[in-house]
Amino acid sequence: MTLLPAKKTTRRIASKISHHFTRTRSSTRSIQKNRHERPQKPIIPFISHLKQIDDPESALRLFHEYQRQGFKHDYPSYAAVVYMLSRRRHFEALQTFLDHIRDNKIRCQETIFIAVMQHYGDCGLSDRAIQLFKQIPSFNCNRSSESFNNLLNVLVSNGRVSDAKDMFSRSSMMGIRLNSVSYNIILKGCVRNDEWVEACSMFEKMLDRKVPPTVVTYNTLIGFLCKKGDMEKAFRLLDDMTRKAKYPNAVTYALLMEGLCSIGKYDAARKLIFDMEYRGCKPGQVNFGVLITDLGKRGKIEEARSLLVEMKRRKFKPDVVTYNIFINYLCKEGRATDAYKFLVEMQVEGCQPNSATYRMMVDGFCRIEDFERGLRVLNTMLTSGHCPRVDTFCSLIFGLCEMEKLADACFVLEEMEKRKKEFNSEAWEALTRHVCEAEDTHALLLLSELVIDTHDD
DNA sequence: TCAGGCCGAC
Repeated sequence: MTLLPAKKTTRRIASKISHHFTRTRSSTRSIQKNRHERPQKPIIPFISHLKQIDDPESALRLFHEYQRQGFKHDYPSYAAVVYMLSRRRHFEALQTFLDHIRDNKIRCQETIFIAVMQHYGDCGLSDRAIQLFKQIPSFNCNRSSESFNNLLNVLVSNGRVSDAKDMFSRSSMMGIRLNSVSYNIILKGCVRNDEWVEACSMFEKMLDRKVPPTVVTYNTLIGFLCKKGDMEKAFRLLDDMTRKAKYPNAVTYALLMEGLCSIGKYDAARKLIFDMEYRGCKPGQVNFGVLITDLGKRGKIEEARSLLVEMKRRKFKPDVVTYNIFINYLCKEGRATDAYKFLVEMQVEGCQPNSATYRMMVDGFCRIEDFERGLRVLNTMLTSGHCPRVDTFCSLIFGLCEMEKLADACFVLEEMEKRKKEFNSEAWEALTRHVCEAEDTHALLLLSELVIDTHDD
């Protein structure tokens, strides 16, 4: 089952490559014929070709195939493959490819290492990020505070605050100059660990060392105080920053509004929208988002809805997150049909749903056992390039089986298999039981193939 | 690159 499509892909790649080479040869002839004409900007066939491929194995095959055909890969080619492998989280293949880059002495830019380090961090592989950071110079590339700060951020995001502080204190030995962002990340680590006193001393150090605090610095501190409900201190910091001409932005106000909502002062939070405008700070989506979230939490969807109307009236175009708040609360209340109206509305208004929108919507339909509509949303989700979670896949399969919609259940299974998602035992059981009961030959065949595939893995 | 309203993983 997995072999056949792979062969097809290879054939498609081969025919595209030969097509490309005939095109390149004819364009070379035309350049030679008209020497006085300015040569056209070279097309980047490999990269545009790579974009049409989703699986990393085929991407690597394509890379080497081009090379075999005499195509000389340059840095953008290498970078595109690195981005793809790290985005797809094929870290073993990525490591091999990076070794290949180093061995071939391809000069790299710092940005690709930053991207890879972030992906490592997102997958909890902070040690790999450290290792890569150490290796950057061996790629003939200079390390700046940008990659250093990214490493700090990976460590803090993975809960390794003390390692980040350690790294921070050894920055000069690595030839790195600390900047506001470095301090902000360490501040974030302190407040995450509830170390308020240390955060304050770090802030003092910043001032002593003439590293200027930014609005982000203040927001980190204000955010902490607001989460603790210490609104008095939070507003004092707001005054402090204004005095120092570090003007609060929409995020600053959003943090304060969130704090007020958390202590039950919704009206005061709402009033801040007017205050900020009065002080010359334009409210953003985030500010309305905070209010709508609070209303949603308290089940006041209708009031939230009128806030949305007010937003539109005041020419604030709601974004995807704003709509997602509605969809989230409606789905949780078992009102997936109403939530779906928001999905339609947002698209009518020219706002594209994201993965969160689809996830909530599919789960919402599954919750009210409307698996057919769930499947329809899943289809749209897949065609727009988003992927549901395993649990969502499973509850859809389970539900479709219960409804005796075996063909649909098989479709979902195949989509899962394509994305290398593994099903849970509940879905397995439901599927097996229904296939046996229905004596569906196609489903039985598919099932046995899937069992074989799973065992092969 | 760092702060921030939605999912949800970690």
